[in-house]
Amino acid sequence: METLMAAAASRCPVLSQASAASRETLMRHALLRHVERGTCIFSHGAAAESGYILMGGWIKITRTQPCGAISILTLHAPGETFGFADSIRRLPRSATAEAATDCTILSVSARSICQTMRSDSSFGNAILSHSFQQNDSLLQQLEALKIFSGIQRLACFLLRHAKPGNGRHIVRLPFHKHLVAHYLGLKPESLSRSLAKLKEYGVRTVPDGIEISNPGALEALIGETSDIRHREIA
Amino acid sequence: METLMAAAASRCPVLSQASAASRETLMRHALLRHVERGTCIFSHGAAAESGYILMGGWIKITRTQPCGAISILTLHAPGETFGFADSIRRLPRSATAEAATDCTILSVSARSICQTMRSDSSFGNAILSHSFQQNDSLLQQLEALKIFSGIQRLACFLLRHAKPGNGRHIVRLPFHKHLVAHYLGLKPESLSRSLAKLKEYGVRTVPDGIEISNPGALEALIGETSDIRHREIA
DNA sequence: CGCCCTCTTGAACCAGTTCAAGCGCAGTGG
DNA sequence: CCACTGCGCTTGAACTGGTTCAAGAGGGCG
Repeated sequence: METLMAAAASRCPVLSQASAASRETLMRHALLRHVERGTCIFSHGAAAESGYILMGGWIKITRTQPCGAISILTLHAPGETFGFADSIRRLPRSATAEAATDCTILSVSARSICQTMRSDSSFGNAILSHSFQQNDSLLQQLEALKIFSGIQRLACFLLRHAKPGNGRHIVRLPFHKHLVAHYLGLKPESLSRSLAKLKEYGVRTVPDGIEISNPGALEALIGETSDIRHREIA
Repeated sequence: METLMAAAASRCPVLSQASAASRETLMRHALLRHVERGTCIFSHGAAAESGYILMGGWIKITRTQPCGAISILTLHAPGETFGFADSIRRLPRSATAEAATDCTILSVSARSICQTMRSDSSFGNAILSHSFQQNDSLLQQLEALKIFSGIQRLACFLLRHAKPGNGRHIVRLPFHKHLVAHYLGLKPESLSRSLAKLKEYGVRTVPDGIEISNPGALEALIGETSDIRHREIA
């Protein structure tokens, strides 16, 4: 158990920047949990009592409109953290977190986070730089939504998640395509069609995921934007 | 001049949370500038040497793809800050900042920001909470892009920027509609058409901006999302 | 006045949605 | 063992929101 915690600490970019002493403090009040797919970790509007570190699996962060429409804001991979901002500010949850796959998560109490931030300035810096990074990835998503078409966004997504595996690049999708579609701002049907179109670019659906035989082609696809008209805007 | 600086400090949510002493330090190396519309404050890839506090006017933050397509990531109103993240991290600029109108800006050297962060923990907290807020607004933008139509996004934008002026709500648009369109992820023509459609909802273009006679109607428009199908997703 | 620039309008077009049907597969129960 | 059912995914056809390209209206300015 203790070793697992240590492993957590070294994997997580936030924790790894904290001093050994503060890691110790944080871990004393941390809780390791396994949850299965679909489990709600916290929900929009609830009181924020913990920050979470994702050890395994994928988490989706969503928000639901009064009318019932759901938007998927972010997806988190192992090693990433989520739910820190709310708990540090002690505000109600600004969104809902749900396990997109079976997950292993480490929850750290808000109180110990705040305490550690006060006592260990390097931990504070880690939190800040983490927030900046989150910001960057949101900006990237925004950019993609504003100027790329659905197919281009899909190509981006595939390239970003591709792991080079013996020669070819493979994207493992441990969760439903539903989820990917919504994350990309598409309907499932459109995603399916987009994937079909990407066959010409060397993208094939294989048993254990999606295979990319020619990453260069995808990059070229992203590069060519139809919207050349607005090179210059006031 | 000094009084103007003081005014700056009290207006800006980041500075106002800093101690008097750190404000003093920051202001000693601050520089007040007036720039006219179209001036580039900093550009993507350049070294980040300052954070900026916007005293008057509007700033747009953009990013340009290799192919020449430009996306407008954020718009900043008076009182807001921009360019802090890059300068604190000492990374190259992650985007370009340009004056969308004539602007008055206060630039604070990266060095004095970092110095102050080290000496005054409440300033560090202010920066952190600022980053969190930025995060929130990006999430809101993302959400809007993923589930709202262009007209709904426009309605959101109008409501958010409406100032109640003697009975009726008025949105002052000091900059080109071009800019608003791109910010909303639309083409100028589409924005124009959307505005035309919003006439039925009590939105009129008046000499000094856009008038909203019935905010409730706009809220209702945002509330009704066609995409009810996906109330429940895995 | 004529020129430039912003914004609007119109008509054809395209990406993505909607609704509906069909496929393949796992789980269930006869 | 095979039919039955439910679910995720794909495919097809009609439709819609937004884009594209082109033309025109209005306003400020030399």
